[in-house]
Amino acid sequence: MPELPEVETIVNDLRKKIVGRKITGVWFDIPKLRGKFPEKQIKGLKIVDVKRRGKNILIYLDSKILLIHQKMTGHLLYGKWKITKVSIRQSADKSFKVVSLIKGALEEKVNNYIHFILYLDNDWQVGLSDLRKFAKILFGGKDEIENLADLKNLGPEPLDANFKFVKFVKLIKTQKRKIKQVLMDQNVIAGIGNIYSDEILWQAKIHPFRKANELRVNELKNLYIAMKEILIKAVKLRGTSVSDFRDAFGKSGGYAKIRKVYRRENESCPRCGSMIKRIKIGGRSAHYCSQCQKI
DNA sequence: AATCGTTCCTGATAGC
DNA sequence: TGCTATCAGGAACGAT
Repeated sequence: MPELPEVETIVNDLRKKIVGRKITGVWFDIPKLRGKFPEKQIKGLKIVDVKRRGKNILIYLDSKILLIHQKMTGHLLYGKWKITKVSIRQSADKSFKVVSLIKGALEEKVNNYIHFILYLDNDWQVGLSDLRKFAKILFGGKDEIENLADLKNLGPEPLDANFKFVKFVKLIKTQKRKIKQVLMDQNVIAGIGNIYSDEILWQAKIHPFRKANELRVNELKNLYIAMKEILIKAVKLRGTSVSDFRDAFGKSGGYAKIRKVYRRENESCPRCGSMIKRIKIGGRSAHYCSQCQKI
């Protein structure tokens, strides 16, 4: 599941490849998106920049913006695909497709999960692969997109140099929920999800169930430092590929190898040797060391 | 107002 | 072996 480091990796890779390119066409097969990508408006637009905000990818096109949130299994890729088969189910607008990768830097030969393609003027494409179809893609005017709640309500960027400890404390201290949930709340701090919240809490030695407003100052300090350190390290390692994250060229990230607790249930804690546990918080799983992270 | 549960989707896995 | 049931999970939305 792409979080800040994964999205940062994709955005940086993609920027180098597509800025300055013109869009020559658009294709998608998700029925609920019908009418959302008027080719007349998109065709001919020039890609000006690619940015990240939280877990959102923003592709700036002249005065328009394409916003992509990859959610769980979305991969935004730079490659070349050829649509080899498209069949229509009888339920009118429920289309079914098979897309084949024909060439490119990707390892896969066939990708059956491409649901959206931007065609570029250099014969390459930007494709969104998404097994579970949770990903969100929006196209609209610059002002319109920038004013959406998706972006406007987001909390500060954790790696922003202006996001100082004092501000961090202010945000966390006003929350009565469990710290794990607070860290994952995009409107408190943007970009942290299940993987990095677990890793951050482990490094800071804080139990995921602790109430945010009850954390002591030294704990908050540890949490703040862990947040910055872990995210910076993960960006350097090009993200975590525990299940299926891939960068813009289909390659895995390196953070999974050095992760301490996420999806390491029943393994031993790298710090104290105790067994790593897994608990549920509102449908999400949290991984932690019961010895290092006391309630 | 804050918090909880449900929904979206499909491959992997557990259980019989 | 082969089938079915359950699970994973970001964020919007509805319900309490």
